[in-house]
Amino acid sequence: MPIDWDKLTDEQPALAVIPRGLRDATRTRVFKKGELLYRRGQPPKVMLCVLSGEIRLVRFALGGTEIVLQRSRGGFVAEASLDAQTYHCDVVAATDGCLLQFPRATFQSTLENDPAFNHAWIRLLAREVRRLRAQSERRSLNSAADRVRHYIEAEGSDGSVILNQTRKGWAAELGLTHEVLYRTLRQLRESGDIVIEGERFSLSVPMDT
Amino acid sequence: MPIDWDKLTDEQPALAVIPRGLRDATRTRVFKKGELLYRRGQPPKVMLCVLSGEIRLVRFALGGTEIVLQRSRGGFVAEASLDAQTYHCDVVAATDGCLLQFPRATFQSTLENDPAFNHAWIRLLAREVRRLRAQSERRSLNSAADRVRHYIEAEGSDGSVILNQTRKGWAAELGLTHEVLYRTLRQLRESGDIVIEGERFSLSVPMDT
DNA sequence: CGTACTTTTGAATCGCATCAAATCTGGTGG
DNA sequence: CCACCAGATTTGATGCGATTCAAAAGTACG
Repeated sequence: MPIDWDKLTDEQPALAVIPRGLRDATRTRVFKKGELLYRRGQPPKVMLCVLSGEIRLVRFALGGTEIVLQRSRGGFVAEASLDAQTYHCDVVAATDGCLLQFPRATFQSTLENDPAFNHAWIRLLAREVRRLRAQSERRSLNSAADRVRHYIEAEGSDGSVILNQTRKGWAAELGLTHEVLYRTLRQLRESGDIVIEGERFSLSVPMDT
Repeated sequence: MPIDWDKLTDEQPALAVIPRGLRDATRTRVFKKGELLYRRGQPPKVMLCVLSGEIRLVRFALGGTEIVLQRSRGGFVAEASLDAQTYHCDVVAATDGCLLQFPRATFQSTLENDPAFNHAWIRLLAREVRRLRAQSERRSLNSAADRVRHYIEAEGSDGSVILNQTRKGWAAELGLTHEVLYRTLRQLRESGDIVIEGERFSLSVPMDT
């Protein structure tokens, strides 16, 4: 069954940058919770983009402790595998879901021969770096309220952000338990520090008189 | 005074990828603690790479609260500014230091015309994404011991890492206070979970018999 | 209508941050 | 060479806030 790219680019705007030739070489792969998708040490033959569900890049330390290097609930994964000789970790499915597999060689040659795609890919990576740096900075804040404020300021614009996920999901992204997020939101709302209108969260100007 | 690139690439390996033509167009800028280096809203004319000291990308929320989007103590900064129309935040110096300024236009044209540099830049960004994802994942762990173990496994190889910074600096990178890191290291050492030999930290295999 | 999941609140606990202080270290200048 | 100083390292005591466990009400979906 051919891939419906029009529909995909709606859900996953990052995919809009993929040019025709590369699209035609792309395959989907559905996965079941717990499935081991790729194994450490194997040469990476494909580039991944998660469409639904959650996958994790993990390493098992001596003794069997699982170390999660990355979890993805959407978007490209393991961008560095484009140049790696082998996978540096295992890829496992945390839920049922579906992903895209771009043949590595095709991806690389498209990157070399399609200037527009090349540029778009660099921009995509740069944006991801920025997003991750901000997220990392945010997680270094130890107060739940500070993280919420930081999120609104950093991920939104003009001190206001529209949330397009559940609050439980937001809590996970903030590195908080959902209970604490709910409590914090209530306190921030009651103290007048933020205004909540549906899915819109705004930092309010403090009364300075 | 010309820039000593040989010396720089020793300290900052990322700079090795910069080709001749771009190097010649690069200028250094020294800065003092507290200095405002670039202002939000200005069109970015240069690409930055911190050589020494610390700079921060910050936004000021309504009411004057400072939101740190990124702090850099070495390496490229604000990679996304290559494509941005304007800076999305202020750049301020947190300490005295020094940075490199690559003219944006030259950087961009070199990226377009020098395939080797193009490829190296993509690899650099991809690696940074991987590093940041791992760091982000690590900071979502709430236990100090887990973060230490995660760091050793993720940033080292074969369950062993050599630290090339002070422990105080390491604590900051882990998102912990230095006091907690010292305490945690002692506990992990005394319980036999890790082995410390100078600057080498190793996860030890649990006695399973 | 029932089931699964999200949202919301409560109470108890644990661990990190904080404040304080002592020792150790490397580097500077007398 | 030694005195001195700034910063790193190390340990202690205390309090706060996030986690955790528990439970109820709301909501979307088949």
